[in-house]
Amino acid sequence: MVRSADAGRSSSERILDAVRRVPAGKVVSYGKVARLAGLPGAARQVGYAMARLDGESDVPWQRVVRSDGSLAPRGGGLASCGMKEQRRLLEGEGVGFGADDRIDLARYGWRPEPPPE
DNA sequence: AAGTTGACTATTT
DNA sequence: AAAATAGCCAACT
Repeated sequence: MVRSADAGRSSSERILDAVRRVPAGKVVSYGKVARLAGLPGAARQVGYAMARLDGESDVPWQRVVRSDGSLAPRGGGLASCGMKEQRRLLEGEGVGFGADDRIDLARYGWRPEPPPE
């Protein structure tokens, strides 16, 4: 029988797949990714999936930011470790940061289906 | 096997 | 406005 393309895939893999859909120059919040992955409300799971990502993965984890447009400080000691890199990469894709180190979601927030104006 | 942790978000105080 | 609380689900110990 036909099964959805995600059948058999773990939720985490669906999350990664959703992040892969994010175009460069745009950012998406964890909750949004969770929703796209089919796990509404599981924003934490999205972050967890990113945390265990490998540098070899083709997943643009940097395009995933917090709901308020700020970057996510990796909870542990070497916090800013990946965070600074994240900002640099986003700026390299054309994403601008505000004076509060925040991204303007109204401008760079990616929409799965951007409605024509 | 059971309990704790965690790159989150939205609600309430 | 900022801080605390609850809800989420998988991985880790």
